[in-house]
Amino acid sequence: MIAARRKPSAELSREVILDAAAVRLAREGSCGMSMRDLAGTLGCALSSVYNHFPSKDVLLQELQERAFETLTASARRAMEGASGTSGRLYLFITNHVRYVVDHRDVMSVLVHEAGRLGPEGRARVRARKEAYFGIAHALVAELCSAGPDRASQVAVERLTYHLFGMLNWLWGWYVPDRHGEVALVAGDIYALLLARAGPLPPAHPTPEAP
Amino acid sequence: MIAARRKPSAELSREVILDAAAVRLAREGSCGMSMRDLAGTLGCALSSVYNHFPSKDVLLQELQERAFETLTASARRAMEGASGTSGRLYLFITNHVRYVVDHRDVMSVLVHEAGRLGPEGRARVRARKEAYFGIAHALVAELCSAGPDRASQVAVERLTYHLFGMLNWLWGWYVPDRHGEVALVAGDIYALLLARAGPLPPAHPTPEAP
DNA sequence: TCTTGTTGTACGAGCGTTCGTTCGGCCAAG
DNA sequence: CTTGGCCGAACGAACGCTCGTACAACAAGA
Repeated sequence: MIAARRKPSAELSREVILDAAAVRLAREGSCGMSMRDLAGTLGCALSSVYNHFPSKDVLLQELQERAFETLTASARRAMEGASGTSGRLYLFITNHVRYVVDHRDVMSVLVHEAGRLGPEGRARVRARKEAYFGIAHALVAELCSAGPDRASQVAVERLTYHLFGMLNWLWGWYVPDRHGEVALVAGDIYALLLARAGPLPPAHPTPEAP
Repeated sequence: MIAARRKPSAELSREVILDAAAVRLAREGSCGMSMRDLAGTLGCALSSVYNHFPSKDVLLQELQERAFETLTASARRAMEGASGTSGRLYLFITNHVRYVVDHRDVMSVLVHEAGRLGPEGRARVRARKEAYFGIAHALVAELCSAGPDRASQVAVERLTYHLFGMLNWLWGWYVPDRHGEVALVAGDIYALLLARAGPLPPAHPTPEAP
């Protein structure tokens, strides 16, 4: 009698919950977001969230897993557009930059809450992350035509980490309207990497003597 | 009679508390570290911590303020060793890399908990951060001999952000024993930047057509 | 030298609040 | 009538923080 308590339009689902969780997590951190706040954002009861996820940890873990899978899949799809190594790298970078712009909240969670999981969840997420990292690593290695010696291997690894440093830092500052469109930023990072990536490693550069 | 409850060797001070807090904060995040845990780590009572800091927020804020002041001061001191722009940039980078190695915990806090403050504390920390950012920004601008036009300005800003992306990402992966000593990594980043930084901006590089 | 008052730091106990999670019942769709 | 999704209510635990107190160190007056 007292009107319908059920909201027929709600359509509560795992996807909807994950999307809302990403927003709150990005804004307040994994420990700052309470399950009550999340339920409030969703306009449903606290226990309804627990009908779809058995715990907060699982929710956080699934969010990260999906993000890395989406990222990996979209990267592979994007790279089909080019055959050469440098072209594929450019498309990889562009895809990542676009992902940061389109899913800033998720990206923030990926950067901040990586280690806030149990050992089992962390392992699952890490596997996805390494798969994604591996794509870029292989491209950089090809681009540097790195030898099998340890020095070259480590140099390539460092270069790949630097690439991800630039890419992952974007969430903290990049605003397309202020800093230029996606293609511009992607071009920046691509150019930085390409200018450096020749036969590696050149002698360690010591600038003009102190 | 019941023996001395006071620990004469404890010497609880703000410095000691901040150091311990950095370790816990890096491991568990600002919301994961409880004041009780911190007191436990210090081997003192919870209320004793509150004798030195009025609140958790103030503690977190002071930790970040001190970190940026230390970072800025050590950068200025390090850069006195060179006169040219590129030499100063190299020393700036080296100083930052060394700081990450020596104060990994603090660095982790700086990256993760930047936005977890009240509006007033955030403003104070931001001011310090911008002072530090400004040093690198000026160096990059000089190095690029950037013109006053908006396109150049934005390009320099992007380049500076990319520099900090590489530098700040270090905390997550860099292990000197595995990836080479500080001078090697600093040389990497320096070379990446220098190879790119000429008269800016060169035409946007579109790699071989898709 | 002894006493006395003040100050700074440490302490245990406990305040009110919020956390993640659970549970039993209700209601509409099948 | 069954069932799956949703709800309000409540659990114990942990949270940030405060309170009144206790003890050492020091300075001044006697």
